[in-house]
Amino acid sequence: MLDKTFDPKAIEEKHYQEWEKSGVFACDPSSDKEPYTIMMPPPNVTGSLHIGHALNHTLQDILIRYNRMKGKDALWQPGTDHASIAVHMVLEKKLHEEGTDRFQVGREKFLEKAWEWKEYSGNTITSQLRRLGTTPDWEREAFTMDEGLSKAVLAAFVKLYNANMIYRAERLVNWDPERQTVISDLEVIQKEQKGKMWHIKYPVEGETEQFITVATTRPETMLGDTAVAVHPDDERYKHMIGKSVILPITERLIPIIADEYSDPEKGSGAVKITPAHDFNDFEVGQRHDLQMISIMDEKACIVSEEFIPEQYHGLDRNKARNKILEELESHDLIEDVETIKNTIPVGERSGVVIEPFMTKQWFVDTPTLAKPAAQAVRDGKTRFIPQQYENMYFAWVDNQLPWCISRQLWWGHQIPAWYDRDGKVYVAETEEEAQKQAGKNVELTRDDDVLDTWFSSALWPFSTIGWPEKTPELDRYFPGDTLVTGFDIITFWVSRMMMFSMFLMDDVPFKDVYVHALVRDEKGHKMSKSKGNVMDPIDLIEKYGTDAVRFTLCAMAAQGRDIRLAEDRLQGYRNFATKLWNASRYCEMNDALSHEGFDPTSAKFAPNQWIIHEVKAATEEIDKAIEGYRFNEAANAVYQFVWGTFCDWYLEISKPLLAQDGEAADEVRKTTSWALSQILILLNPFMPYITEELYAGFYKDGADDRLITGQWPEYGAEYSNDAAKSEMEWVQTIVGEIRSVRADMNVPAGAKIALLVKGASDQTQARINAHKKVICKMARLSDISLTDDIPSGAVQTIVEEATLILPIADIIDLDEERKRLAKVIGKLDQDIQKIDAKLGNEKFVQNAPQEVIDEQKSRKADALAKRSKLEQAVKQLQST
RNA sequence: GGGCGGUUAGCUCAGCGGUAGAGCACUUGCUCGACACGCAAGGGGUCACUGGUUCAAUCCCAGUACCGCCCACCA
Repeated sequence: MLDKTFDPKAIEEKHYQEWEKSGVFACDPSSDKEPYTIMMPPPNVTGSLHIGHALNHTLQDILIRYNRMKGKDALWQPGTDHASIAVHMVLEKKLHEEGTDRFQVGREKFLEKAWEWKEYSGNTITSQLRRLGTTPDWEREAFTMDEGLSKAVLAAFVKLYNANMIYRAERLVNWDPERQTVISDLEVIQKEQKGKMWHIKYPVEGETEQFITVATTRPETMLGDTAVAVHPDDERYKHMIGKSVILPITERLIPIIADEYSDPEKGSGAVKITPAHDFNDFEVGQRHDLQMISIMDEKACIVSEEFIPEQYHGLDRNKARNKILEELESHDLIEDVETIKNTIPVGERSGVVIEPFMTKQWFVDTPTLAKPAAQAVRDGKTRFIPQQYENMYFAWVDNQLPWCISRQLWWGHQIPAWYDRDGKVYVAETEEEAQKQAGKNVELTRDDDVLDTWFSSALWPFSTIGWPEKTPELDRYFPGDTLVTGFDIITFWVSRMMMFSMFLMDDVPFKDVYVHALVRDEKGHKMSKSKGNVMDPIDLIEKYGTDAVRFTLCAMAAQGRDIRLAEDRLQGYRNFATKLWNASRYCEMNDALSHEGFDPTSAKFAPNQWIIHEVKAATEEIDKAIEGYRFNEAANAVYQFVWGTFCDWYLEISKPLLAQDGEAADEVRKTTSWALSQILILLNPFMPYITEELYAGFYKDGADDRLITGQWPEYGAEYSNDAAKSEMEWVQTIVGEIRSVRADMNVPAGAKIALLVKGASDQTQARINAHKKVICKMARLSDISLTDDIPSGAVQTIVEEATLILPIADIIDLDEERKRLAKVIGKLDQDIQKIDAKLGNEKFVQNAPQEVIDEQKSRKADALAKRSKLEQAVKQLQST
């Protein structure tokens, strides 16, 4: 006998271990089943499961379990990402605490520590994923720095390089002076802050007391100014174009040039140009062939070069700024200081202010690679669900700038490029190969840099299944079916997988990209540690059980809208699990757990035919919802069916039927058992633990018989029964009507009263006979009989053609009954009026489809009939 | 500045051309032998605003307001 409440903790671990041990998560490359593939977005090794992961993986697991049960050979490829810069952050912080840094420790030692850290923290997230009940093919778990995946990175790099899709160039890049590495455009976020704008006077050469004023938020960069630009049409400055100014402090002469970049509306209309320290200025510099002067080193300190006054040498950028301002002030060269709101570029992870910096770096020619990637989506080879996210994708891929992929870090894939003494570069997968290219006696040194983490992630859909080797897995599981991801990495990851896949595989990496919502807190705020509003999925699992957490996330995953997660939803779905548990308990107590040899399509009794029909209908609804990635609809459909249909009606109907013996009761037992078993199957992808536990307890037939390897049902037309459906819906209406009247009239809940029915059709009479027991039990009636007379002081209500009469004048307040009837009639009148307004409208009658008109007419007729009966009831009440 | 979403019951959210839905919360009544994490019956909404299209608009179109996000720019 089951306990009264369901205790998730008691069963979760047991089932998970059993599943995993038995190997049911594994794909089978040799099978002849249709493959179904999902590539898991690899979480960072340093990460721990947050609520967004929980959502992401729950949805993937539902898809995988569903398709596995549908008989497909499911591959859910798991793994983790080495998260180059994130790991650096962790380790560097540690080293800092130990009073050292990575440069003192050295590359080799640092990497040792990185691997240690990876071993230590790497399986935190995968063990947390196990708690979520996810079923990826753990045997195939990959890591982006595995041998195989590293090979793929080398192969991809060389292929791209040989096709000129990777090149090395000196460019202005985003530099993180604390991490001392370049980062990509995407890793830079713009942070708004209060800042100052200084208006600085630059003396014009050859003129006394003539100045041109430039406005800047970064005065320290003036050490590297190589021009002042004004707009060619700006009357204020036209006469100065071609002249020079004497750059204060360094005393260099720099030209005043005309360039449309200069906006007369902004600042003073004249802008200082520092090509080596500003992206826009860089462009201007290119146009005018200006000199580029780097004034900072990799730590963002002023370089010790001759052209810079000695007192600035080695100063960090902030100190340099202050000193420069002081010096300008002392020469009375600051015209004005404004307080403004501006944005500064900050490293996404490090939080450090990013410095535009001239260095030689490796780039991927993403503007070229993006074209086929964009086209593939335009051609519908890959579709985004919901479709609106294609806009975000296009906005990104259609406006690509070259992707800087080299990082001055150590943890990651070292770039497979070697240099000889003259700096000539040799790119190859191995040092031997590079040496071969260079010639025997040439001394080579390898590029120190590693690749951006996203480079290896971009290969994930094929590197994890063997590429560049031609493996059976690659052949079978590529391209994948569905990618499930959050919109925040469409740019970082999805677009890059598309680009690399189109180039290296000549095909899209997946057919569907399902983009799920962001999980926010109750108030709609993004969850973050600093706000302290994070909900830890593991805590929630502890509190409500995995099944409830999964079901909640699924039920709230409506397309295109953020999820605001409120805890009472979790409670509600925890209750749902308990409900299922107790329904099973009821089946157990009533010996309704076996349906061997039972053929649902040959059920004879209407309640059974009806619930069988409903099982089919619910299954189809769930199918349709999952296939369309409408997870919330799937969850609601199964919830509504289990609670609202099976528990609230079918099981209640079964009670009086099971109280008797014989053929009917026997069929009810078998149908109940069958329906419960189907429910467990339908619910399994959503709530794997409780369903597996119940199934194992009730239906298990041999060691291999589990839901996880069970068959998703498909029911033929013979499972449908519209006649039984309308018959049972009539029963529900009758019961509902009587219950409602009883409650309205304050009939004591325990009182059993008689029901008289007047004007019943043959069909109604037959239905009453067939379901008398059920109706009596559920509506708490002592008996139902037919009548032609209405006793005085009776309560009346109308169901279809029949009048239901409750002769209870002695226990109710007749005034109340009059009020009740008046209210019902009033509502009917309103309806009739509305319908009349429509039918009286000539245009409506002319233009509306006939079926709509007929519907209105029949509704009016029904309402009129009902009203006349109720008016009689009122009359009768008045005569008493 | 460009773009994309959202605005529906007290709360969290579905729905989407033909009489407004769910869960939670609320009210009332129930220990009806599965379940009080429950059962039953209720109350509660000019579907943000303004126009337009239509016989008919919560739903389609245009605009307004507020909220959120993405991208770009900021001397």
